[in-house]
Amino acid sequence: MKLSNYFLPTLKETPADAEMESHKLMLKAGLIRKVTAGVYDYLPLGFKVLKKIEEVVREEMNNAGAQEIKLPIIQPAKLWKESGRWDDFGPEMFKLADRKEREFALGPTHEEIITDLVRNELNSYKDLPLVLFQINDKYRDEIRPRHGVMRSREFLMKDAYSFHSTQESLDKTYERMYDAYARVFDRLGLDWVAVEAPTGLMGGSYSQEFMALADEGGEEIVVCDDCDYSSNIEIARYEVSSEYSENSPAELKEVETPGMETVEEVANHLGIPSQKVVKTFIYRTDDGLVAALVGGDDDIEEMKLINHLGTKKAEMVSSQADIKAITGANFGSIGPIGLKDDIPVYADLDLKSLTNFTVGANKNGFHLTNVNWDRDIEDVKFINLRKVREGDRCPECGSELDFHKCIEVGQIFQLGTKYSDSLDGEYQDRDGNLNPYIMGCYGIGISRLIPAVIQQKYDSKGINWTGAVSPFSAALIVLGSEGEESFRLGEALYKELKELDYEVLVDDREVSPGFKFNDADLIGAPIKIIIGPRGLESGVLEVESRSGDKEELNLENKDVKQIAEKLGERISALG
RNA sequence: CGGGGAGUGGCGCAGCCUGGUAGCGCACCUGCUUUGGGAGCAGGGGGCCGCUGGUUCAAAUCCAGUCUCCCCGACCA
Repeated sequence: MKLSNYFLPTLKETPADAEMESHKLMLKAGLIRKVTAGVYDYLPLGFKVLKKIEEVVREEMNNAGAQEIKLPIIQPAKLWKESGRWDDFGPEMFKLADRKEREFALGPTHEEIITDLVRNELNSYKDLPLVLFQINDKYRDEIRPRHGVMRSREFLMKDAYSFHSTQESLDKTYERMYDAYARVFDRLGLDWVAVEAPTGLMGGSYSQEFMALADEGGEEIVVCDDCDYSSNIEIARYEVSSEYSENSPAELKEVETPGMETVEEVANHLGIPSQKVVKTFIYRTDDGLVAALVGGDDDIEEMKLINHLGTKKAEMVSSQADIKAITGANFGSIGPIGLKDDIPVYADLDLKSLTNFTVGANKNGFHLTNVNWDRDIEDVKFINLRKVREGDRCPECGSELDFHKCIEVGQIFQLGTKYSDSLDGEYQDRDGNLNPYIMGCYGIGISRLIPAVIQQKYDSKGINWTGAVSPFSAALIVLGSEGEESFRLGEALYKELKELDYEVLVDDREVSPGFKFNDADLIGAPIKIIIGPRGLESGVLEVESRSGDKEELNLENKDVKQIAEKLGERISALG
């Protein structure tokens, strides 16, 4: 491609509304432009990268035995109402109506549509298993789009769905998909890990996320040093502690804690470790109120509460008036003992071994101390409830857990029969009985992979493409002016390299040399081949890698074809 | 939805407090010179100062409302 007529509007100044480095670079390097919040134009360079990633994903999906299809973006509300997700997705879905006021959604994902397709066509166990995939735009009315295409409202995703008659068959496909994902992310040159993940709105029994490590990423994971345990922090398990257990229960006492609202104040007042002041939170769920208890130094991980309850929502009761009405006290003094209305009590696993601890008395200005399970509080369910924190140990092997920030680039799910049940997706087995398909689904955020890749490898000069992502294998920087020997050679080499299947960008613009060098670095060209009058005088071309390694290529006694071949070798070696 | 910030040529910003003919840098156009890490000189084009209303002789500037965008949080395959 010749830069003189390539639409590549690079920016010298950083756009004011970008925060994350990958977002700034995508704007500066002319990959994308914003249309409105969460909606972007892909310019030629950005679109080229997108297609590169798409192609890697497509190849690996095909290799894994998945068949490509294309499903509609406009989807009838009927199917979403059948599955129950018309309401579950709620305001996250872009909804629209046709002229007859029939309701539709712009697909945020495609489980409903594909289950509908398959239920009409696959009736026998002989047709299973089947794996279908598509690469298509998805629409979600994100509550807050951010960081460019990292979290946008229109985005490109590869989604695959598998249908099975047995769990073993699902396990096998799930594993094959895992392997395919591993190859995709390796080929893209990502530094990634797979972790146990919450299933969220997709539902299902087991799920893993593929995370690209990045300090500015919005997700957090824990990874064990020694064994292969790793998890999204929202569902992470931990080795349960018994640090604060004592043998003999002491006498339950009500103590005055006037005006004290924080754990710290109460702990100091009573002269006890803050972890022994147990915090109580009241949550409003689909099935009514629950109390949730964690140690004084801990925080609740709401995702864990939601998972354990099997509820769709759990909202902390956060208004003083409501909490007073429920417990009879203000926030600083609420506790699990003597709650009205048979509010079920869930406590974090770490608390189980706790003895002689302190809780709010549900009476302003008072706490109960020397509280013990069973004797003072009955029917408590102990669950993994608290946030994992620095210093926590692996639930599998006891080694220390590492914490990492990262970007979610893919997720795979064992869905089970959630959608086949609600949408009546059934096949007939060998005995003639009808059974729901056992399903899996597998997503890769294609558009999000662009910032993910950039985020891992950029430097002060710009983007630094890795692996199979680079839109061009080299920048051919032609110095001097039109009509000179350097331009003639540049043109000829460009043609030869194209013959040899190298995608080269020729900078034949009428701008100063510095401009060309900086743009080549900004857009992340893996190597620069510099053809200038100065080099030609001494019979050489300069070849410089993105990292700054330079070498010279002697032109003596070589024709254009031979030079191009030599350059090709350098491109293959350095790129 | 809660908290914070911002809307002034394509981009980055100043001007607003203290009302009086809209400015700077980059980019763009023309010409000449220049050509190895974002060139120089000269000339030029482009803005309903987000929108609506109000105050005033006069509003980018003051007041009210509204819309949009960004950041933090809630939320999120």
